[in-house]
Amino acid sequence: MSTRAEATRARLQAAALDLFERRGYRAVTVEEIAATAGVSHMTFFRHFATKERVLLDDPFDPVIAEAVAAQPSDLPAIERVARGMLSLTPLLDQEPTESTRRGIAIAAGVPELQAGMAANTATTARAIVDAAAAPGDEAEMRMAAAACLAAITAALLGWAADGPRSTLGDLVAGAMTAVVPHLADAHVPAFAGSPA
Amino acid sequence: MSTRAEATRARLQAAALDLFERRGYRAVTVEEIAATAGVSHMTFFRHFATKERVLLDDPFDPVIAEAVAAQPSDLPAIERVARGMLSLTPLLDQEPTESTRRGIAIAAGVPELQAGMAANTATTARAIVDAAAAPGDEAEMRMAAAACLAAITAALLGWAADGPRSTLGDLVAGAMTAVVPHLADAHVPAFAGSPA
DNA sequence: GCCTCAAGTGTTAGTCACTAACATCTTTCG
DNA sequence: CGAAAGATGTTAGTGACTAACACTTGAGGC
Repeated sequence: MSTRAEATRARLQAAALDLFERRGYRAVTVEEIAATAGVSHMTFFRHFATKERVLLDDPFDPVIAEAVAAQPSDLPAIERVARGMLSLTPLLDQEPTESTRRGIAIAAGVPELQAGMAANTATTARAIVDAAAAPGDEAEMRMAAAACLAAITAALLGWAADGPRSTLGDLVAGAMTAVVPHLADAHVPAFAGSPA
Repeated sequence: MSTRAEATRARLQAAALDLFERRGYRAVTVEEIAATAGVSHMTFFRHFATKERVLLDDPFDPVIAEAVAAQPSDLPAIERVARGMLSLTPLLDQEPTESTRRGIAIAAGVPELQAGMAANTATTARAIVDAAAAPGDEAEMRMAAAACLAAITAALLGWAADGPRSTLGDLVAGAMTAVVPHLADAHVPAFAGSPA
């Protein structure tokens, strides 16, 4: 909880983002990032398990899982997931979009980082299954979650490359429409969330 | 083209699969794999760009892309992709399933390898877009392809873990039904392919 | 059979991500 | 203030991967 650790972590992330943009992900060593942030490489690895993780940090899983669980349980799994994502689009439009976008833009050019993004979605998919799958439907929910998240990831990569032509929310909505076309005509109420 | 290179490559794959099963992916070094196959580590890297790739080698992309392109072009992208996959299930049931399954079973327990599988699907998705997307619909096709392939990957990982309770074809069919539920009632003709 | 060229492979010496063990410093709190 | 707990530093590794260059083995022309 200490503030000091959080500050170090933030300095490392900022330094990494900066160096990656300037010289490319591969050309930057962990040593350099650590030095720029004024710490040793060991401190870097205490905050981030791998070089990738300094860029791909995503704390959204619990909200997503809740939003999916809140959908009507008589719908097919794929539709529950897609509607859950759609219900989050209003929230997404309030995000600190810029640094997120810089990170994704870097990842868009580096295969290993795209693989890392995909690995993130595996974690998210697990969270969705745990929170929203009916007993016996885990397999279907797992596939549905993987499908929707992959579509969103694909959309994100295009978004970062093309520049911010649309908001994050619109992007996610577009991805869900690509997976479940008839959702284009549906009205999905915004997710309110539960009091923390 | 030379037979010698192919033999070395095959020996490396066999040695790797064997060692991975016995002692775990992480505990096996490239040096060991190379030594077991009777070559140096440099030869290993000439045949496989990374340690992962000795396990995750998949030459199916062109067939998949063709099968999707063969679907009626007035359908939504997601449905063209799903039907394309379904049309391949008869072919899949004739595959040398066993070594494939061993590889996936190993990958199922190693996060980095799952990320590698996801990276493979990115390549496949590109092939699908190139072969089957109508001009202007690239984005939608990219998301649809990512979604379907992710569902299949999720299914494969479960398959390898649970043991071969069903055939590869049934597995893919189940994944496509999870993504596009109404396809359960559709008849999709088998893909014939084009003469090589 | 011999020569040649090219493909396949080996050797060596490096870089860098990542880990383990232990020492040191800083903050917190009694 | 003093001590425990948390954050960071130092050092010495391992192992994936690369670059440069030398060597071997095989197929085709003479």
